[in-house]
Amino acid sequence: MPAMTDSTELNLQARECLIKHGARVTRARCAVLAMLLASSRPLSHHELEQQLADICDRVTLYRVLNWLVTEGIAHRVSGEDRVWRFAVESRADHRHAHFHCNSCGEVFCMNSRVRAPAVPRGFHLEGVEMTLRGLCPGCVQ
Amino acid sequence: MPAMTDSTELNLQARECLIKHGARVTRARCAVLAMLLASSRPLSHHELEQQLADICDRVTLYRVLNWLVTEGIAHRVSGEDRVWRFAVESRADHRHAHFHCNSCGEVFCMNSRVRAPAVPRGFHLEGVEMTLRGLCPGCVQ
DNA sequence: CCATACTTGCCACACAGTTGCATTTGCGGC
DNA sequence: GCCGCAAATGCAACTGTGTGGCAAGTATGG
Repeated sequence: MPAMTDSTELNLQARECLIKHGARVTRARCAVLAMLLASSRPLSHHELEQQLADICDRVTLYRVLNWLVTEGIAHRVSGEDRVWRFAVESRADHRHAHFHCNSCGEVFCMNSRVRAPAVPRGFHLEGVEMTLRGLCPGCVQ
Repeated sequence: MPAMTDSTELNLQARECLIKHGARVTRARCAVLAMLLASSRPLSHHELEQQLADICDRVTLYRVLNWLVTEGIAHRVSGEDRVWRFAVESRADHRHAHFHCNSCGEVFCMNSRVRAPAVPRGFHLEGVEMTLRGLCPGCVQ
């Protein structure tokens, strides 16, 4: 049995997801979605661009990513470094914390659910986002 | 008795703070620090620039702000809009949540303390940041 | 296979923040 | 009060991240 991370397998999964959303199946969308599905952590535009340089150009990548977010297929994490990172939505509950490594700069999804605190009178709370900072396993050594 | 927010009062407070840190007292630093002291919420570079246009230029403002952060006088909040906002450190415990208004885009400091959740084995946690999103009192109407 | 509407590629642009370097200025010592 | 020097500033040009316009290409229903 082939590994779950087999690229053909992921491409099929990506195609299926696109069709389910009634969207056109294009090379760029398949490649981006497959790459997100293959990753265990949110990927930055830059990381995706490196890998997909010969599949599509910079601007298309931005458009595909924004499209995935508006369709609810992926979600966006805004890091301290003013860079957006993207991860597939289904992987976990949207309301989870993100861990930002102070050394390598990477971002990881945490499993722990984030509970919203009380807000002062007058504020209308709609969502919560929690960012943890420190060192990732790779940088702790 | 004059109001606490009197600009001369704040300028003196700013000067005192700078001297305490063994730093040179310059027009730019006084003005920036006084403006941060006068504000109840974190201010963006843009907001500061508008007010201080005739005091110092854009680049100096960036340098002063970064200096305030490295000296531990101010701290930096990175919003969803990829803009850094600055607030004086002493105003509250560093570990508090920030409220980001989805309508006007402003950021407010919350009083509630943020408690760090458990992290998976291998991760070394150093800090926590929590961003709440929704509507601020002014935008709720 | 065709028509058409959706995608893509390329260009230039907008915005946030940084770097290099010459000029100015705060501050300690006289 | 004046001097000298290191620190701070102003200006111009640059980097990095993301967007908008428009013509060319392509996935999909018929």
